[in-house]
Amino acid sequence: MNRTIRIPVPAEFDFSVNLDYLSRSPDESLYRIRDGRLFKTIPCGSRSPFFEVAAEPGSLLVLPLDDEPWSPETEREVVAYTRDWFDLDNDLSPFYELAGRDPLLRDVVSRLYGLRNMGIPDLFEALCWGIIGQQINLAFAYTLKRRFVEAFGRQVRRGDVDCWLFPEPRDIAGLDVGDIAALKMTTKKAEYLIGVARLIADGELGRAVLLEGDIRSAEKRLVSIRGIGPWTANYVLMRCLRYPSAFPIDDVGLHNAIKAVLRMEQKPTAARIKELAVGWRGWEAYATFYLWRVLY
DNA sequence: GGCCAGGACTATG
DNA sequence: CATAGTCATGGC
Repeated sequence: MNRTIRIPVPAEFDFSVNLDYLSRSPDESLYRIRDGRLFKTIPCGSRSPFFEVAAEPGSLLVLPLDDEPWSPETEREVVAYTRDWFDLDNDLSPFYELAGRDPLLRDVVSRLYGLRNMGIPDLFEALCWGIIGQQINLAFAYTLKRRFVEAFGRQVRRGDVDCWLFPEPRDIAGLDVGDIAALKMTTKKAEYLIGVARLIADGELGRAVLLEGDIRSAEKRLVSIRGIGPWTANYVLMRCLRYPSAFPIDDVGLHNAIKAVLRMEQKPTAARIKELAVGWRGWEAYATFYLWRVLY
């Protein structure tokens, strides 16, 4: 019988605030939230362990929902995924210290204390989500992601709960552009998705390789890929590769969040944003993630 | 009904 | 290097 796994969490952690973030779209199908309970499955070899993530003071709990026992390997992978998903290995105290002195961040951070930069541990998923989200509103982006996942991914059910597994690169690499454009994405995005899938499926791109150097070399590599510009590269550096200094500075959502917090008439210029972000050095990703929550 | 959205590519000066 | 046009659909 599978046991409950207990993962210690840092002091700067509030499960309910993170759950609120995860609840932001009804079109999310890669995990489910039912009656305040979080359900998830991940690919693990040929298996797809299904589990609930819950919380008690000082810990996250992983509750396996499979009848067959998890191997030690499966247990390790699920725990590693959950740690990464909730960004538990980052010490946020320096961020909170600087944010408390920052007029733009102070109120947001105190209101969302304990929010982590919820990650997208899978590189292909992170890249696809970035590409899909380019230049469209977030609600539509979720619609497109759902269509993409439910067209090419795999559904896993346990009892009355289901989750979808994100499509594997090999599932996408062989598609025709029209197969994806039929979901009402632009032809270019369909090309980009297939291109990225091929790179990963062929072993020319992977998370481990990107993490070999520093953030600059990873950014350079990502931007060299067709369809990945500075915004998408930094989005992936932030949500997948976990660099707290990644900064999607071109992000329209960030611009609108700054505009709202400072009650500006118009969106801030690039120069103004750079000024405002001087004090965030090293924590730009967290500043951005918190500011996003002002709007979404 | 019009503006804009968690951009990137391409062509042009 | 900087700017403008293009993609294309949907949310609000």
